This record gives sequence, structure tokens and C-alpha cells, in this order.
Amino acid sequence: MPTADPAPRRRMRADARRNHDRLLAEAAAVFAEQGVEASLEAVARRAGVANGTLYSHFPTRQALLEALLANGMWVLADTARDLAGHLSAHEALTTWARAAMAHTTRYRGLATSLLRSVEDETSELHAACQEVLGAGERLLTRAQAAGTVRADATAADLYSLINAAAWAGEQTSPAQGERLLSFCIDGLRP
Amino acid sequence: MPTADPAPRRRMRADARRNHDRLLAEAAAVFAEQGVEASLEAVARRAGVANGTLYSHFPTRQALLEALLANGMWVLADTARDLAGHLSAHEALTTWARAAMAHTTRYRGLATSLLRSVEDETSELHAACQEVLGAGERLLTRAQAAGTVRADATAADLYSLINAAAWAGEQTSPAQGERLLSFCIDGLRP
DNA sequence: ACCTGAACACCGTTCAAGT
DNA sequence: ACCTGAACACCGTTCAAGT
Repeated sequence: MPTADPAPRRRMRADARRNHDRLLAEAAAVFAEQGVEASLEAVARRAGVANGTLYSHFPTRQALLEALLANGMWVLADTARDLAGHLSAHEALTTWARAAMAHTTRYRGLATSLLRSVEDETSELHAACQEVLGAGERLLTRAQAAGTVRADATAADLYSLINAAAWAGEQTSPAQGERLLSFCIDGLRP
Repeated sequence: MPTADPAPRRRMRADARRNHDRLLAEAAAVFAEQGVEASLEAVARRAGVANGTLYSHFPTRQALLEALLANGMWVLADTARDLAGHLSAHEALTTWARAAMAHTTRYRGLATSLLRSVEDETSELHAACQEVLGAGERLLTRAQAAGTVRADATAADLYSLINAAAWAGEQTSPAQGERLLSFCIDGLRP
């Protein structure tokens, strides 16, 4: 029961809808090439619209990211529920953590936005980040009940370590990022 | 036996020396306030010199950071040697890791520069980062010999986790950063 | 030997004017 | 209802001209 509707899908003029979609598509391409700090001016240019049009559709960079990522983040939360049904508490946790990290490495610089936004209520990404945090928390609690994770670990710890490993992977190599994630998760054991 | 002299301390015109020192002092202040991505134009302005003067003394942002940090990083490497003399292998490692993380949190954004620079030979910070990496490696090897750290952990792992924890602390809270460091170090146990 | 400041090519963000 | 594009205030970096 999300309180915000995903997008006012219908009540939009045809040209507005076209611009909206075009902007999202080009933003995805530009962010994939240059990371989430890429020039928004370049996004507008590639979408063939004036810079003001971009800002009227997506008032902030975070709003653009939210539109690109919210869906994937809901899927991630659903994945947590699925894994909880199919795997042991600890395997579900580690498998999901890897999936969450993979999502975070989608664009360079994303880990920074996602970690900041989980605590920043003014961020358009905040709700989606909280969703992911909550999904992780359920898997964490389950693993704690099973005795495979220390009792003092928190959802914020799990969320932080996933993002930190993703970030380290960005700066060095994906393999190094995954090694870090493994170490951190091992460090959660009692 | 460092091969690069710290700075051509003497052969400098008086005005050049003054500008050099003033630029460093203002850079330290501006970075402390705004992080290492702060405007270099602002640094030059506050130092009372033209922007070109800043670039002639410090051709890149990394060069400026190197001048500000290299000394502290050598100290960090020395600290590793001291700790090895006074503490158990594992205590020396954990104590030093905390000191290294504290150094990394000196300016916001620094973790990113320090992790990138350790592998990037073109960075002016590269030598100093390698120094720190090497210091960590000695403590790590000693702990591995003592059997308190798993054999497959590398110096790059240690260096990455210190910087990743510092980064996470920047994005959330120092306390969260320290929790992450603890978990990661625990994860290094056999 | 060093400094200056203009020059160039870029940004993010806002907002009056258009259709 | 939406789009345009100019306007403003800021960058990083280079380099001819000065002293």
C-alpha cells in the first residue's frame, strides 16, 4: 500500500508524455555512460528538449533517479520475500545482499545517492530506499532469530555495508567490491 | 628513504613561497568546510591570488591534496611500525585501521580520492597511498602469521575496507562508519 | 621566475514569454 | 498546460601579457 501513486500516467498531454519518456530514456543512457553526476544539460540536449523542460518534468536529479530506479527497488523488496520462502535464513540474507549490491552498481555514483537518501526525507529517493531498507531488515531479523547473525546488527548496518561495498567496487573493481561484501557479511556472524 | 623530496623548500622567490603557503592554508580551510570537491576558484580567491597562480603551484586538485596530506600519511605508516612494537598482532591491526580511518575522514570526499589514487599511478597521491597500503600490509601479514586473520585477505582488501567505512561514515554518521569498520575487520577472522 | 586576468567552454537553475 | 531559450551566477583550465 504505497501512498504515492507511481506517476500520473494518463492526464498528460501527448507532447509532454513524449518528452517525459524521451528524457528518461536519454537519462538512463547518459547515466550508464558517465555516472549519476553526468550533466543534466547533456541529457536535455540528447532528448532534444530545452533545459527548462527537463526541470519541469524532473525538478531535481534525485527525481530523475527515482523515476529510473523505483521500479527496480520495489522488485528488490519483492525478491527479499521470495528468497525468504525458498532459502535458509542465512542464505536468503547473503543472496539478497548480493542482488542489492548488483542493483546499486547499475550506475556509477549511485551508492552515494542511495546511502544519503535513506536518511534524507527530502530526497525523492527516500521512499524507495526505505523500502529496500525494510526488506533487508526482515531478512536480517530472520537470520538473527536463526542465530546466524549477531543480535546487535541493525538494518542500517546491512544497508550501509551493501552500499559501501558497491561504492568500493566502483572505485576499484567489481571483484574487490564483492570481496568486501563477503567480508562484511561474515563480520555479522555472532 | 623516500625518493621524492617533499618540496623544493629553498629555491623559491619570496612572493612565490608566500603564495604557496597561503594557498595551502586556505585550501585546508575550504576543504574542511566544504569537502575536497570545493571550488578551487574559491581557494584562490580566499588566498588573494589569481586563479592562474593556484594552477601554477598545484596543477591538479590531487597535487593540492598531496601537499596537505602526504605528511599525515607518512605518520600513519610510522604509526604502524610503532604499534607493531607495542601490541599483539591483532590489536596492532585493529588500532591502526581505526587511525587510518580517522585520517581518511579528515575532509569530506577524501575516501574517494584515496581509494582511487592507490591504483592510479598518474595521481599525485599515489605514492602516499602506496605507503599507507604497505604499512597496512605489514600489520596484516603479521596478524595472518598469528592466525587471527584469514590467509586469503590482501592489503587491497584492508585498504578498501578502511576507505569504504570512512566513506559510509561521511554519508551517514561517524558512528555508523565505525560500526562498519568493526564488522569488516571481524569478517577478516579465519 | 612568477603573477595576472581575460578567454573559452562548460555547468545548474530560474523564469518571462510564447504556443 | 506545456515548452522555449535567454539570463544569471557560477565552474575548471589555459595562456598571452605583464613585472
